[in-house]
Amino acid sequence: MLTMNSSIIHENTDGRDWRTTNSGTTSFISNILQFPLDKANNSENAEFGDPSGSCKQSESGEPVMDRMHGILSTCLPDELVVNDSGLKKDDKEGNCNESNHQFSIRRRCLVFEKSPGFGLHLNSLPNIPKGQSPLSKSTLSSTNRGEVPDDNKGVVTENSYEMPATFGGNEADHNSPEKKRQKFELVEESVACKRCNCKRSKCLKLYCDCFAAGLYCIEPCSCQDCFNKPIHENVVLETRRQIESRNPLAFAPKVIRTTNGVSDSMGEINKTPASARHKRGCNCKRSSCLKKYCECFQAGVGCSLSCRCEGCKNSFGRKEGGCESESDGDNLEACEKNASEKSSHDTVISNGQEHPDLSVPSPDISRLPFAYSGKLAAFFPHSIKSSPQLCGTQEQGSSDTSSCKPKLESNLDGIPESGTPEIPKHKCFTLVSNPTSPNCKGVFSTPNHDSTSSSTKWRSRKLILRSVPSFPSFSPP
DNA sequence: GAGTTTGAAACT
DNA sequence: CAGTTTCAAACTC
Repeated sequence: MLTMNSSIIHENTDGRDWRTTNSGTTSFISNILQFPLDKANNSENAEFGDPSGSCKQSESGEPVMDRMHGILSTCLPDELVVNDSGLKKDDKEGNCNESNHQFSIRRRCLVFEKSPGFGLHLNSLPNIPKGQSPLSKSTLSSTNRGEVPDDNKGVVTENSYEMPATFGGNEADHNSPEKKRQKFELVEESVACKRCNCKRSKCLKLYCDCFAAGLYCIEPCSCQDCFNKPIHENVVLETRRQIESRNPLAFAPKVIRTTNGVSDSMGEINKTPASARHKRGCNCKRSSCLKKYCECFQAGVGCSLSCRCEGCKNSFGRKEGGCESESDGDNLEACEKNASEKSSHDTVISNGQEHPDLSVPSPDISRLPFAYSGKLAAFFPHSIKSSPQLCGTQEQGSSDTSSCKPKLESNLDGIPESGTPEIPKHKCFTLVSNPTSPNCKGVFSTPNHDSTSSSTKWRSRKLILRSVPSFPSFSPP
């Protein structure tokens, strides 16, 4: 996801197709992330080890590294902010703020070379601190400013990246540029950072959300003895290799979307808006798949036959049946609660099915499949509903609102329709204007934060889809 | 904020 | 592959 987003952004920014510089055969990481490394090799010192470099101080006098650190803290999306012009020109010409900023952002991601499964995923996003929706605002605003949206959150379909779903929501609100802007900002902000709290894993295991997401830990993290930092890059990479040696897909997206909205390949009744499913399935015993302990639930996807859960009541879709058909009080309650609390979950977007406008040259699914997702979804409690992205295509003509409204929509009624969605303060917001925020170093700086026309946004989305790299198919053989 | 619960990840 | 342990997030109080 990230990969593609990066590409998108790039194109969106420069008007060029990033892919033109990529073979398209390499993973996102190798393409995007590797680049930073390669380039970084030359500037590595300058960035991490050479404090003597120019542009060390920000306007506020804060050491650039600190500031960079904050920037790095942002999620992949930021990282993906790839701008050739920035790299080629800025680095040379001393546009420190810009180039460093972008570079730093990229560095924020771990460079996971050619991992079979691909590299970063925000699966992570798993945690993106709660609130991040896949492509949420970040998709729009980020793309607008040439940054890559945070994919983690999103779910990638076999042949495309899925946009966040818009759950419910007043059409009028969605159509209101101002409201859309506000919502997007919120989402983007929430996507900005993800904080872990690891104490014993050194942030070098998948227990660590940052590590699992392919991100370096940053200040907002409360981890202890953290090795998941650029200065320990070698350790991080080595650890990752080890993990991947055990499980090549360890860093692959956990949630994938199936193209069939009615029933997925697993055969279960699919109640999930975009037919997304957890790749491996959960193994819940006591949570009934109604709490975030459940990865499926957390990702906002229904359980599938691949799940080994017991007493599944996943409000997004149970192995057998879904909450909609349930009159069960507990289940309904769970649905509502879930929907209102976090359902922002996966913002799953479909690749043209729900949004024909977004249709992208659809590659052979059997060859390009890959789903990218992440817990991110769980962090965008409001993104779904507040984000107009899902229905973005509608803005361009489609009037079929129902098509972009997940069945869970009804469960989202509790979410404020107008105004800025409430997002827990503890959740890290992007500091668009204040990168040095104490709580959230991750900055989603948005130089050109103007809310461009929806057409531009969607154009970006198309680019994203097109840019989706080939990932191993998670689809069942 | 501390303690408990939970299930994924890691280990054996 | 199954059972157990470790871990950190989610949750409860």
